[in-house]
Amino acid sequence: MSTTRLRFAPAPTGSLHLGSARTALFNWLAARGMGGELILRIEDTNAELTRPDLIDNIYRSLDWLQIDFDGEPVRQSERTDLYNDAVERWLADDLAYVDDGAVRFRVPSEGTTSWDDVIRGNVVFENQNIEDFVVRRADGTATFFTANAVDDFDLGITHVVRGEDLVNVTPKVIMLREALGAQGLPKFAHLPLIVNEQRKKLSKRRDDVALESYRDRGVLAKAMINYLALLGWGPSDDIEVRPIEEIIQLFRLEDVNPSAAMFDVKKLEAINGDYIRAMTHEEFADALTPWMKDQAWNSAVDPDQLTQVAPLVQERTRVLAEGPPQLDFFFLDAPEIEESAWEKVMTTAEAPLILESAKTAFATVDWDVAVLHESLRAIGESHGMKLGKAQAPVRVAVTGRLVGPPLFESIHALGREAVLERIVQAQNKLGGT
RNA sequence: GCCCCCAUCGUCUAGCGGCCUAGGACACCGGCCUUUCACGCCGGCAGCACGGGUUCGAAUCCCGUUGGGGGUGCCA
Repeated sequence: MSTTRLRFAPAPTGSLHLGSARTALFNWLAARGMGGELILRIEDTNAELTRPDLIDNIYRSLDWLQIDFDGEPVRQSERTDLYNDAVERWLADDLAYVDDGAVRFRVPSEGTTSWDDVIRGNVVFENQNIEDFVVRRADGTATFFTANAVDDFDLGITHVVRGEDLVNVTPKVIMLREALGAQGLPKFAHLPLIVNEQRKKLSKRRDDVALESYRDRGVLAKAMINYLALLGWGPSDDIEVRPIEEIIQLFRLEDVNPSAAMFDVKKLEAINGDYIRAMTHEEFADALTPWMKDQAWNSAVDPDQLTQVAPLVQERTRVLAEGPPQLDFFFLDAPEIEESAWEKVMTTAEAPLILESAKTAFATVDWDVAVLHESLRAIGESHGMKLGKAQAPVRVAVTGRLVGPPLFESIHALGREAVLERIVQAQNKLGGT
């Protein structure tokens, strides 16, 4: 019995495409679920695709997603002899012929070529609709069809899991396989396309398809993997957000949906939010650290201080890039006052009174979250205001904004001196207008 | 044009002939909680494209229509 073996075969055309990532994932899920092997095969049959940086990008992205492979990667650019031999044999057997320097494979004008697709069922092509296709370019290099057919056969691939956009090349590859003397076919599973809002295949030009652009925005690898698994597949128990180990258990190629799936960033981010909330405070602070660099503040962010305040925004963060903007007032010498927020709460008759009372109270009160809380609540009450209303001027004075992390925890973390200073600054600004 | 594929709420999906007056999630809309926002909780809106069959019975099977999409390179 031959071993179950799958392969992920990307062409290194730049940063890993979301669609490729999903294909890699489904191959990986299927391989791991069946206890089979997964090979990474770089399809760099084209000279400009052999650039090391392009290939590194694939490794980095796959590594980030924690999709692992068995054995060393196979580079098609290093197997040209194999392809040449195959072409020469076809030529010798008159299965192919030279045309303008290139070599074309003879496609029978009658009959059909078909396979039983794991996801789509029986797919049939009339041979008469398939033209004689090029298997070796005039420059001597093998085309995709040749490399693909030779390698899948030579590598003993048992399951070919790839995008639906490759359905139409499958009959050609099947013909080449037969010409190679292979008996039987691997199982083919053509995955549904990932499409955009316009229901068009995600394209590099129109859409944000680079996996790394999501990583750079603070999407967690685990969340990305979890979301991607849901594009074309779903667990029958309706539990969508779950550990990858469980997904491997549940995943079956036969259950993959044949219809195209739209990439929904909102849902991706919702799931990412779930993963962020599931982190410990320490993990979250650590994860946020890279995003804290290169921000407006001059001095470097103190790790201890970050660990202290990061939890305040953890459940308010869907992607890590949203972290720094919510935390900026902790690390700025003076908060950046948002004009609209100022206009909204500082121009009321009560604002100056609240600020003055708060200044007085905060100057002597025990520096404790609960005490601070009660203190401002009482001040508000004395002016006939609920805390929700009374906290607004203080929040704007201290944080510069109308919304943000819990006020009293923030005030506490900032320290008495800085808070008083900010209230005075707000009073000065108020007095000056 | 030709070839191929697809069709369940706005979106992703569960469903694989009776359990479906179609379930979940995201989004959206209410409400509760509440120091803002968020989280959480409760509730709501919303779907089997259409037409024929097959069957005692169809979202589930078959055919057609319509509508989407993919491919059509000496790219992969």
